Amino acid sequence: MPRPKPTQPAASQSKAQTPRARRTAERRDVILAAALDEFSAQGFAATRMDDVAKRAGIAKGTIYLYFRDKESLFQELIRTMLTPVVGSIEALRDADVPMAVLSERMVDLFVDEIFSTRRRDVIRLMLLEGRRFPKLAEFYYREVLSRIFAAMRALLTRAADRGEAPAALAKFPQLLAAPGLVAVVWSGLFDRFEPLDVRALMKAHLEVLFARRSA
Amino acid sequence: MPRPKPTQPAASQSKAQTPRARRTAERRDVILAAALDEFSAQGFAATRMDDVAKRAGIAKGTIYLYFRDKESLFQELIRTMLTPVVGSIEALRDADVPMAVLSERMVDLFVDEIFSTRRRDVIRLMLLEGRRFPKLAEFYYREVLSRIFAAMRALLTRAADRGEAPAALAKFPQLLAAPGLVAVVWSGLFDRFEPLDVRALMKAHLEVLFARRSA
Amino acid sequence: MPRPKPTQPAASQSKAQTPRARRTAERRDVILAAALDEFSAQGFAATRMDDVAKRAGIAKGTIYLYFRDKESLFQELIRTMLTPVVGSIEALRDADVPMAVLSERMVDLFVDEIFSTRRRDVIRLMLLEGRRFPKLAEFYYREVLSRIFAAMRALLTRAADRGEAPAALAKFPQLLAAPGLVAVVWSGLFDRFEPLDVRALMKAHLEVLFARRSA
Amino acid sequence: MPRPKPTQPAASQSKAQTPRARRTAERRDVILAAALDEFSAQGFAATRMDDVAKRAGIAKGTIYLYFRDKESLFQELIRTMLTPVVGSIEALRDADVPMAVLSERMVDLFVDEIFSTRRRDVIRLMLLEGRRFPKLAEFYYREVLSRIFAAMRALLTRAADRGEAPAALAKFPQLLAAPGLVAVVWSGLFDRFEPLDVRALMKAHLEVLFARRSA
DNA sequence: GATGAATGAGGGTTCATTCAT
DNA sequence: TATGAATGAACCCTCATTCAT
Repeated sequence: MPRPKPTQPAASQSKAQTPRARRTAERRDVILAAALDEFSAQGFAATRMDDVAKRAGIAKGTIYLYFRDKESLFQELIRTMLTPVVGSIEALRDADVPMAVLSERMVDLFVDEIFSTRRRDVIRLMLLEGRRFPKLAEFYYREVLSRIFAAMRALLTRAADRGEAPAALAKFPQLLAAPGLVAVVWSGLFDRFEPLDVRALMKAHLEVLFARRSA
Repeated sequence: MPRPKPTQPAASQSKAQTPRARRTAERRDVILAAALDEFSAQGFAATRMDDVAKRAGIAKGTIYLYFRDKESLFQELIRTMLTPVVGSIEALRDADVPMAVLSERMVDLFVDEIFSTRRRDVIRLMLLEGRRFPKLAEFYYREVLSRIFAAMRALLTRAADRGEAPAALAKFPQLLAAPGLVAVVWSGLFDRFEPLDVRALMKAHLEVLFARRSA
Repeated sequence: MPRPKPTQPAASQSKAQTPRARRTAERRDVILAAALDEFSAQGFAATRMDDVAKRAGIAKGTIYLYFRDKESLFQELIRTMLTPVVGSIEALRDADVPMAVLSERMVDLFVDEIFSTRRRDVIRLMLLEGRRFPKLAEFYYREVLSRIFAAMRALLTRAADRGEAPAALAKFPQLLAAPGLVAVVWSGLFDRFEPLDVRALMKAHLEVLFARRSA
Repeated sequence: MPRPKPTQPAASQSKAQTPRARRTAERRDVILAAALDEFSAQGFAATRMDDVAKRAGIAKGTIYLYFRDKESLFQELIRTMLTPVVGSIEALRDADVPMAVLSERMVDLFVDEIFSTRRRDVIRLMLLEGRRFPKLAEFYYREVLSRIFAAMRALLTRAADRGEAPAALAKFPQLLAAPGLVAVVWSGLFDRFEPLDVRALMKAHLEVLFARRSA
């Protein structure tokens, strides 16, 4: 499956590839990984294609065989890495367990599948650079956020009905996600001044949210 | 009273100035305002000094009479606009009122003095560019965040002692501030897809946090 | 005697001035002195009018009341300082003394009236920057060099006739002046590596030139 | 054999190069030649990289593939062109011939290998800009001048011992070189007013210096 | 006259992108 | 495909000169 024009995302995990296709997909991934490193460290504007190439161990021109331009590289990076998370969260919604258990799973999901992976950096990039990439913001909203929030709403509504969660949460699922955002941002900027125990933060948050209330 | 070296912030609100000094301070403010507009819209790297000048209605070279370089302009912009907030929050801490009242004041403070002002944009800028301006991040942490969090901790500890707040909050004041961060980020990226009623969000958050708990 | 247009050289030593005129002439001299310092240290292109002003202790704009522009300042500086030397050399020519005595006077003239004065710097400037100021080079050739060389030729012809000097010197008075040029250039560039005893150099030179020859 | 960092001089005359390397070396030389033209005509500060590029027939950015910056280009130009001369002069010293012959060779060496080549311009540049490039002046003194003077001293001491030269010359080799300096400076400034027969000048100079003396 | 804030053309340098090999 | 030399538009900053005070 040759890539005639280097534009749309390429699933690097497609099965049954020719050796050629596998090599191509691998290269692509190497470039994306290098791009993530550089974009994360420098931001979009300050990242030089030269540096991405160097980090990927290839020539500068080669990047342009895989991605149309710098912007395209950036956008595909975000797309490629963010889509998969949604499934896990929707799975959470479908599990029928008490809030106490769910809550724990949420923490694990966030910490293990996002915060301690490169996804954390991708999310930070998205949040911070998104403004200048409206298409990207839209994609992110449509394909990621709105689906995550829909799942959360379903889950929280059910919990509220059972008296396991305050009703306000179903209206503002952002409140559930807020500390995750804090963690992501904090880790980029302030960790060196004051490290943040993210798992404890998340736990504390969920405990407060889902504590049993009087009346 | 000439400004010998265009480096340190100039109090633009000093009283009893000579006409010359007033004009100078005004110019400075005009430039800062223009810079905020441009930096907010384009980010640091993508902003052109030319555009800042044009927006300020002055010649490009003039900026350099007031700020050493682009970076300096950027950093002073952040400093100038963020420092004043701290006082308001510390004032909150010193007011001895029940949590219900305090909670309302917090919402008002955030919405009226931050979210609906240019400060919202400055905070977003800070988050966006902080990584590449470690000095700035440090300044922000030291002069703003840590002081705000200290005030919050004091306030929340007192409240916890009175049973008006969960103890976890005093440990993680970030949890109190988290929806503010959400609001700032959301307003830049997703408002056009799904507007967010920030005041309602904040209120809901504080209600959940400070709801009376059973045992 | 007000200076209506700041163009032509102003004799700062004119007599019987009004106080106003004196002040004007003084200012002019201060500027010229400052200009000499800066041009000598940085060269024409790298010297900033700002620095000249600062060194002169006046405002930048003031320079333009006395000199049309930077180039004009430079050229008048050279003109003002070089013209006076010619007279001394022509006086040498008219003195009827044996070569041994003349030779000593030449050394003194060069060392005392040129090399150890600011004129050394002016000459260096002239030689080095002259290429880009053809008018100036012409002036210097016409008003200074050609007259000095004419005087030297006369003097050397007479000496040759008396057998006190080699005939070649009258043809190439440059040979007589050459070590002066060396001294001027050396003092700007290499003195810190290897100081040059200029008086000894000049003496040695003249001794070699005017040594008694065998047949 | 890629040029990893465009900093140190590249021997453009190395043999047995790959075609790529040859092309690279050629380009480098083309740029240096263009730079020499421009720097000679305008001086360092007034020369625009644009013009160097245009004269070299390449794009402006290309220069920066071969030289770190304008200053580096300038300095390497000087270094590249002046270093080779030293050898020739040291060779003179080692030739054991009578002063009359040596004297003629000196004239030829200066006229043919310096004065009528681009080196004349490089020396003029060195003199002109040396003050603002102390490193360059030091290099020139250490690598060129001091070695030339050492060779001259050896040669002149030997000649003096044989009675073929005045002893003063060994002490001040500058006296031997002085007319060379005159020629270089004169050719830039005054040739159009009064052409100078440089070969004749040099010959006359050496004749005077090495004439047989009485006593 | 004197000031120095303001101007804006000019130039060094960077870097995304292209293209000959 | 892969390379990396080459391109040239873009942008920050400087500084000679002007002009309102």
